[in-house]
Amino acid sequence: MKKLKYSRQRESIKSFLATRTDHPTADTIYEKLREDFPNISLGTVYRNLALLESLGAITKISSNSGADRYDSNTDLHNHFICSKCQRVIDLEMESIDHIKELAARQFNGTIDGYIAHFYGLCNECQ
Amino acid sequence: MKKLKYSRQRESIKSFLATRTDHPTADTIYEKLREDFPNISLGTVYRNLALLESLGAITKISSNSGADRYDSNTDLHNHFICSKCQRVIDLEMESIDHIKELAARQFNGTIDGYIAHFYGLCNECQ
DNA sequence: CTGCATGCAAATCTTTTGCATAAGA
DNA sequence: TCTTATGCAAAAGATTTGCATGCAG
Repeated sequence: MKKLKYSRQRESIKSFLATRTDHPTADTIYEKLREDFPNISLGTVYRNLALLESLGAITKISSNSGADRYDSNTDLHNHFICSKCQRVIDLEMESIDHIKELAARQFNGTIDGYIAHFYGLCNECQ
Repeated sequence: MKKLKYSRQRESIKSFLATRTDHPTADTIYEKLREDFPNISLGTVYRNLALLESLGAITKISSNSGADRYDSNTDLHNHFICSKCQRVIDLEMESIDHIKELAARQFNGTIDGYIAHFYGLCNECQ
C-alpha cells in the first residue's frame, strides 16, 4: 500500500475538528478552512475526511437527513440527534457495552461495534 | 392540513414493503413496482415513502454508505449492518430499553426513541 | 367539480473522481 | 526525482420539486 505523506490541509482539517464537539459537515469544515487556505477545494476536504476515517482518526456520522457529519472523538460514545434541527449531541452516558452481547446472542456473525442514536427534540427546539 | 386520498401506487408500495425483511432501497422498490405500474416514477416512490414515514407506517434507515433503506417493521428493533456488503439485518434481541433511561439521565431534553446499529461482517462476507 | 396524486423532467444536494500541477520526502 | 496531495471542474448518485395532467371523493 502507498505511503502517507504530510499535508498542511489534512493537519488543519484534523486540528479544526479536534476543537469542535458539534460534529460539523464537510461543507462547514470547508468554509472554515478557506480562511487559511483560500483555494482549498471541497474535494480535498472529502478526500482527507475519508482518509482520516480509514485511519481510525475520526468518525463519520450519518443520520436520517442532511449531510454526513464528522467527529474527532473516536471513543465509544452515543449520540442524541434532534428530530427538528438535526443537531448531533454527544452523550457521555454510562457504558451500554453489554447490549453488544445481547445482539451477539441473536446474530450469527461477528459484531465489531455498535452505535446507538437517540432521538427527540433538543432543548432549543422544544 | 390536507386530506389523504387513496392511491393504488401507495398501497402497492406499502404492501410490497410488508413482504420484505431486507430493507430495500427506493430504487429497488421502484424497479419492483414497475412490473405492475410500467409508468410509475421514482419521484412517486420517494413521495409516498416520505408520506408513509410521516404517518408512522414505515421507517427509514440511513447507514454510513449507500442509499437509504425502508422498513415496514415499525416495532422497536435494532439492526446489524454489514460493513462490507451494507446488508441490513433485523435483530430480534432482548429489550435494551433501559439504555433510554441511561441516556435520559445524561441529556437534558426529551428522548422520544432510539435505535442501535451494530456493525461487523455478515455471514456471507466473512 | 375540486383537490390530492402522478409522471416526467429538471433541479438540488452531497459526494466522488479524472487530470494536470504543486508539494513533500 | 519520485510519488502522493491538491485544485478545479465535471460526473455521479440520491433525493426533491415544479408543473401540467390524471384520478379519487
